[in-house]
Amino acid sequence: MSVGIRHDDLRRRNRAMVIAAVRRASQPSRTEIAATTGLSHSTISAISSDLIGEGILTEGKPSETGSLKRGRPQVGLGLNPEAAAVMTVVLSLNFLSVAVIDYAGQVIAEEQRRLDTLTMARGALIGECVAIVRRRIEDPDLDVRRVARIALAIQGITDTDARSMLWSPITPQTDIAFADILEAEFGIPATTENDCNMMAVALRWRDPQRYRDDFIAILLSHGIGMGLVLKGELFTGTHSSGGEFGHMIHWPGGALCRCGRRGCVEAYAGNYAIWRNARQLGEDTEPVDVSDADMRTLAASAREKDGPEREAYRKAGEALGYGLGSLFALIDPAPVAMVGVSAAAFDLIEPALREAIAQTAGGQHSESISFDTEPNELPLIREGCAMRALTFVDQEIFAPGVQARTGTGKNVA
Amino acid sequence: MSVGIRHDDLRRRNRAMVIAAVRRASQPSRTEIAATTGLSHSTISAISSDLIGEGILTEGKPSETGSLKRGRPQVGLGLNPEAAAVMTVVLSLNFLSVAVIDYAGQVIAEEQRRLDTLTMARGALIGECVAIVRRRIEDPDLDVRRVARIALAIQGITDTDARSMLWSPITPQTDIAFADILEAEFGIPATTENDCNMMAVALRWRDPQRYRDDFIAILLSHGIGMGLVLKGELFTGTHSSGGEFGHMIHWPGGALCRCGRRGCVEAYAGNYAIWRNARQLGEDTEPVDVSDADMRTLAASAREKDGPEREAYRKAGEALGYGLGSLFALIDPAPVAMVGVSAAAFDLIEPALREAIAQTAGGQHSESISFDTEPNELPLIREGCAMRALTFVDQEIFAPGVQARTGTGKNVA
DNA sequence: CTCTATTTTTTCGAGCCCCGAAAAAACACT
DNA sequence: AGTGTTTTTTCGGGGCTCGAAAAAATAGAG
Repeated sequence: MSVGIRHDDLRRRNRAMVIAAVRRASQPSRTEIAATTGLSHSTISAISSDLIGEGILTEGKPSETGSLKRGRPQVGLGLNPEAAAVMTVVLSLNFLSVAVIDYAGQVIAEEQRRLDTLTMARGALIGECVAIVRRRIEDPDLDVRRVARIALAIQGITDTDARSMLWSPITPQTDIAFADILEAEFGIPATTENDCNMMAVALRWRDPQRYRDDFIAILLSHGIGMGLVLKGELFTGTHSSGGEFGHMIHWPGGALCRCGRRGCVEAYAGNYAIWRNARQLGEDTEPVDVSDADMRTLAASAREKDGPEREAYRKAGEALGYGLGSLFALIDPAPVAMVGVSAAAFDLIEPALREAIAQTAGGQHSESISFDTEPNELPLIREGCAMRALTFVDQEIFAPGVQARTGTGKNVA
Repeated sequence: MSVGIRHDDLRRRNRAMVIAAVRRASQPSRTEIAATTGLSHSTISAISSDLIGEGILTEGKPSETGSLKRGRPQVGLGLNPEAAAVMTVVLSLNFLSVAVIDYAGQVIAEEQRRLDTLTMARGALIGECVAIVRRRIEDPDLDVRRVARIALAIQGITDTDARSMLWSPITPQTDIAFADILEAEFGIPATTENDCNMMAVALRWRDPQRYRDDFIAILLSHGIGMGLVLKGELFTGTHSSGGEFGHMIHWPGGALCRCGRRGCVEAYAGNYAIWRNARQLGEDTEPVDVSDADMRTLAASAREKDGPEREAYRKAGEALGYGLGSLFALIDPAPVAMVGVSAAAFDLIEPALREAIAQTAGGQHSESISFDTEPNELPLIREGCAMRALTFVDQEIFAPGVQARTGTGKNVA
């Protein structure tokens, strides 16, 4: 049950709040922080003085604030890049990428690697991940001061606690406890995150105007994934990362999905589904990998003339539209970001999608539902991981609670 | 943005916590409260002494605790029934029911009334609600000390803030701001809640063992409704009460739904849908009201022999199964309570439901998904309303914050 | 029947934390 | 150089929770 508030918690929470305010804004003054947090000037003064003393925050140069106002100029507070560092590991189909990021959010090192994830043995896959992390951590050229957190994102299903990958389309392996493995190997706290959830987290940091409290990020790629933020918090399932939009049922008993079942949204809107429809291979055709280049060619020919290619995108739009309609029945409409290679073909998808959504309960105000597209998912995923890891450091390392955490830590995106 | 914690908030929150602990447990001692809240004995002592002084809590008779242990006997704390009262108003098809409930949760007065909600004019409908509330409040026989809160539940869609009914199947009227109307009329804070959400709230109080952090309450009645609790909080949409499970799309372009669209789950599993399928009237037949008695007869004949009646329940099960499968894809499986008249026919529904759910992503562990049935929704709805109103009094009246509430008050079920 | 062990509850002083008001600091403008 | 303005720090006051010790209330032992 939820637990009472101890006296020490107070300072802890307010410290975390100040750090969060500094991370959100760029170089806010103490006065601005007081305004956004609602705390008094004296409190902010005390806390920020502590944080500066501990090397977590730094005072900006007074000149930087080009304010030509009268009075004592504000002095902006910033995150001390040297306070800590975090690592992101993004594992996607045939591709592994890591980055080291300083406390202020700047990438200070990275490394990428192709590998054949679909055929690799379990040990090899884990070994590659561990090895690439080790290379970055032990790199003597770089003063990787204190890597305080590792966030690994993977396409597929992870558990609610962000410890393990449960299932993934990029490998036949299941139940890999990446977080535990990395923690055991390096002694650094780690998490295993769902890629689409990280996309959502990143969108929220990139454009808090549009992606605020409620929005949806949908990955249109080989598979269909979703990251969902509701009421300002990342939505996860009761046991897993959840939000498996691609495996909502569009047509009972319909087309064959990569997951082995039938009629999933993905079986109409995933790359392989669009491909086999465009090539008129039949809905039972075994899913195959299609390269991004091939998808772009497909989109081009669909744009050129009417035919099976265009029809394939229409079907994808229909499936996505009915799926979104069902989703909207549950959560009400919200802004949508379409990410991934097929987001670049959204012009081909949108008409049928809107037509379908208009047939559903959520589509009452179909016009007001707005879509945004972003063809490149990888940078988003890495950015999300980075912010996730950094906010962990903000909260758990630099504002440590005396009290053992009983409640499920809020999924603040 | 989330706001800092003021010093005064501390006491407020801990007061609320103590009250909540007393409401949850039955006659807990100060020591027990200290244990569950994690606060020190001194703090609990101070707070409970305040609360007793203010007439919010009462000390139980020492004899009541039949403890034969050595040492000073614990003295149980209880809610003072006279501290306040709340009112519940449940508005369903052709039926209006109110109850007055004391602070300890006991019903102390009630009144019910049949009316023809489908044909009533807007003013008449509102007038009936106001009038029945006034009769209870002004009843001289009853010392309705201080009605501190009114909770009105209605079948249909309400807004996130629980102020207005946006749309309801029980009346052609839309956008009735019941909360504002009742507040203006009686000067008592009021809310407008979705009926299925209140069912979920009630289940959580009734059986916290089974209905704990994640579960689903589905109303199988004329329409199909859902109340959803995720991570211990009532799930609502971004703008409305959300969770319109009945209007997820089961079959694109399929059977005609009461909402005017096609293929909704409700168009296969609502009473009217089961009825028209059993009578082989065709899926485009205009939805008609079916009495509970008729539904029971229908279920009986479906049990008796195979035929269109049984097939109608099979179809209902299939639609519910695929719908739940899509829902589980998003939130992962969770315990389900089936409520309402067709829950009494769940034996006819379950086989097809399980078969369908096994075809979906959420159905991987179909056997482990457990269903419970409760044919009577009204008591549940009222109970939920009562608890909702009472916890409001607990938190907002008896533990008032100095601070203006900025955050959206958590939907603790 | 008294005394002791035990458990619950209250009391009291200490230590934090936040707040408001006033003072200090750091400029722009005259 | 002086004045007005805005930001930041300092200081005292009031509250809150906590731990330790005291007080209260009982069962069992002798």
